[in-house]
Amino acid sequence: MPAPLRLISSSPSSNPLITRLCTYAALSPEEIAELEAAFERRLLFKKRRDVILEGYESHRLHVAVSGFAARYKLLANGKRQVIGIVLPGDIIGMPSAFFRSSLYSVTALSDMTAQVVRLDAFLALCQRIPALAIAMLWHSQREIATYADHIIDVGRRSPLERIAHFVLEMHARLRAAGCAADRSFELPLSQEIIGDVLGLSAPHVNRMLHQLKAEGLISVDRHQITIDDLESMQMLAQFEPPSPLIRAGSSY
Amino acid sequence: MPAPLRLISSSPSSNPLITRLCTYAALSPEEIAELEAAFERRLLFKKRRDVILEGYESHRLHVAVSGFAARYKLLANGKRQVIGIVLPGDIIGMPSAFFRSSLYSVTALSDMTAQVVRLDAFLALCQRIPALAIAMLWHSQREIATYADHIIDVGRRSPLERIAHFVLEMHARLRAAGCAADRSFELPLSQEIIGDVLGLSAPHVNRMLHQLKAEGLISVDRHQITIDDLESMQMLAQFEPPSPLIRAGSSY
DNA sequence: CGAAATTTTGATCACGTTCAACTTCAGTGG
DNA sequence: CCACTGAAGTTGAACGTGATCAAAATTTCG
Repeated sequence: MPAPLRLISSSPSSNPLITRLCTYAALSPEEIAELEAAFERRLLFKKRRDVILEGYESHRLHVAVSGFAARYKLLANGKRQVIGIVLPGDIIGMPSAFFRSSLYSVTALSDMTAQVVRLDAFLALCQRIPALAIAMLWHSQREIATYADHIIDVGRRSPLERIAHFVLEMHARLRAAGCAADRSFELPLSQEIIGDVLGLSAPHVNRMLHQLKAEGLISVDRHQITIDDLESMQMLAQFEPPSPLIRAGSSY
Repeated sequence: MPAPLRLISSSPSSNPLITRLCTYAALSPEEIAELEAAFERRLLFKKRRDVILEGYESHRLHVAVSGFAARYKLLANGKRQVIGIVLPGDIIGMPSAFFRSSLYSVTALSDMTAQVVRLDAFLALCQRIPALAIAMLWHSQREIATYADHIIDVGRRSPLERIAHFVLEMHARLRAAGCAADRSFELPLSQEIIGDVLGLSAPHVNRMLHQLKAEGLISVDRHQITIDDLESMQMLAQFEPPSPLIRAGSSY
């Protein structure tokens, strides 16, 4: 079992969501303290445990602190589509917690820890701290952009391009979360899960992964991925590193 | 050319976004007035005109008032993926306006009108009116759920299911915007565009559309679509009508 | 060490793309 | 008002891709 991911750099908070929100809007130390206090407890989810089940009510926000999870939906024909991979700093119950019943399920792909806050308590805080509400709005925009890229991936990229794009996206997001090195990172996902992310069959994921290796673009050892030829990968995947958000209050 | 869509029901505002935000959080008449005043002018975009171009800066929010648009991205291989269809009440520059440069392009699919507000002015309002910020947060969650459904569509549904799901989704959203009748609505999209939404080729969209007609599920006249067998359509598409959002302040 | 999950490999085949031609429709200018 | 032009819809044939299924090899974990 992989060692749990940890934040590397020093941060304004031990809660990776708070760290991230601070990059979106200016939060005072008191506001940060108040926000930290709102989180109730830290939970541990074992690998393969469901964190959220579609159809059930759960009006809590779980913030992933370490580990991986997948947000997914099961279809009647037995197929499964993964909506997205949840990484440290991501909000697990987004968007499900905002709806009467959960829209999608979330399952832990590795052991993972999460911090929890009730949605109503969190929204009350947003009400009192405008900067928090605005930071969350920004956070949502990032999320939307991630989803949009996923649509492009699945809709119009070739299987090889999809895999390349997925690897680069995971790397970029993990790096932003302080959980990846310059050109290598740990990705404990089965090929079956990757297939369900990208709308491919597991055997085909296997083949495409081998092709990327054969062409010298990446190498894989255990679940440690190294990007050997970043430029070719970006070219192949048409990958654009995430554009910076405008900063609230900056002049533009 | 189709008559422009108009809101049918009486609304708290002539701006369909404001109408929608009022369903997400309680806004006082004064706050609504203030919000309305923030919008600068009303623009007309002719069919086939680009509203936003990928890569360019545009830190304004355009709210669609009438007409249709498509948010899309062009890939190097010449393919195009439509991220989503913009309907009245939708925010055109979302998420692009929040980034340094636009992530995607938006083009008008019919003549359309839009109201404009500068992002900084809008965010300043969010700062002063917490309920507005929270309403926008809720709006974002809906958007995320829409994107998620799109991922499922393209990733794991058969072409026939995709089309059926798309038709039902357009109907539901148009209906929520007051732009559709009980079981019929106008959808002025070419089959090529629908293909680019769903990751299919235009000829195949044509075939699947014919199959839906042949099986008596829908009928099409001009660009007027009628859902003849709602139940079978929902069964086929695994369509779930949008779950209600929790109301801010409601007990749960 | 044994059981379960995952990766790998191969063969077959259906599905949906591609490309091209033709038809129909809509919008425009003469 | 009609003729013209470009856009959109329709059809068919051929091809290639990626799914499917199954089995074996390998790894992981209890």
